[in-house]
Amino acid sequence: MDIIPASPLIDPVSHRLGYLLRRASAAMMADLAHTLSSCGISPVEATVLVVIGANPGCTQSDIARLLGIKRANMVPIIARLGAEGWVERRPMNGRSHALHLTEAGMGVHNQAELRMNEQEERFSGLLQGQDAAALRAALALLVRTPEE
Amino acid sequence: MDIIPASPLIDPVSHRLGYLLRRASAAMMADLAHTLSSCGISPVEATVLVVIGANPGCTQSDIARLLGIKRANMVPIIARLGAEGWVERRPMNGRSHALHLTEAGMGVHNQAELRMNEQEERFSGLLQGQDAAALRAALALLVRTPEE
DNA sequence: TATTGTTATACTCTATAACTATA
DNA sequence: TATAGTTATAGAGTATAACAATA
Repeated sequence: MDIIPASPLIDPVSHRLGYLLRRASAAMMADLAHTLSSCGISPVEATVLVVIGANPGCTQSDIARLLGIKRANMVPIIARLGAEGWVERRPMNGRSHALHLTEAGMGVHNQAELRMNEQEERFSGLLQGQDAAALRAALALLVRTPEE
Repeated sequence: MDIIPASPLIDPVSHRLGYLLRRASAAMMADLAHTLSSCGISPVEATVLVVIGANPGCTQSDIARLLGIKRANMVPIIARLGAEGWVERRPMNGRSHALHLTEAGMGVHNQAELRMNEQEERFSGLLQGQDAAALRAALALLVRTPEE
């Protein structure tokens, strides 16, 4: 049950839900960053590409709300996706832009999605006897948090 | 299943394990930070207090290995716990120090542990019909990641 | 030689406040 | 008045490299 079995210390925290969530999330995010690095894209950028791919014409504020990212922090993300030629910004009504994937953007999108699927399967394979669907359902319940 | 039901967007990511882990971890950590703020302590500091409480005489390098924190990043954490008078550093062998909780440190430790237990129960209560023990077991499997 | 503790530093992520221009 | 996009900035958290003292 201890996360670091070789440690000479008693581990009084690895049974805690918050601690386990943090460590598991960090492990999977670090793995995903490495998995996606050959695509030249970060986990957040890949996620934004996937959202635009599923919602052609959405705005960056739409994406911010969906992903829980502050509006201000979307700016450098969209700027980079635009600079790479992966995302096109079409003026909508003067104050917002409709976002669309370019041809190159679709290519990166598809590559990134492939690797994300591969990673998902790899991590699901670690769940010896555990139900991956039940894990996802439980996590989704925790996201609806009494904060904000 | 969508995390933000009010969004006009199709949500193509909230079924992904990595995404759910990240959102759930962020939600619980933000809640914990708020829960512990009345103790004047951060989640990481509280975790370190708990580790020292369970392992009197351990070194900060021991704690770093257990919690997956870099040695260099332990310095300001231990410095703050020492400056508050919660942790005492007793010279061991010239290059390392044995860490112990002071009386005041035990008080903060107990308060923080109470609130962490309360938070744990509150979040476990969100798991409608889900098995909290199974969730923890599944998360622990994910922490052992093929990286590094 | 390897380890502990430390300094300095840099990079990412996140958060706020304020501004503009548009609706 | 509210929203979209932006700028600037500040604070965490995390990473590396290097060094001194010690084992």
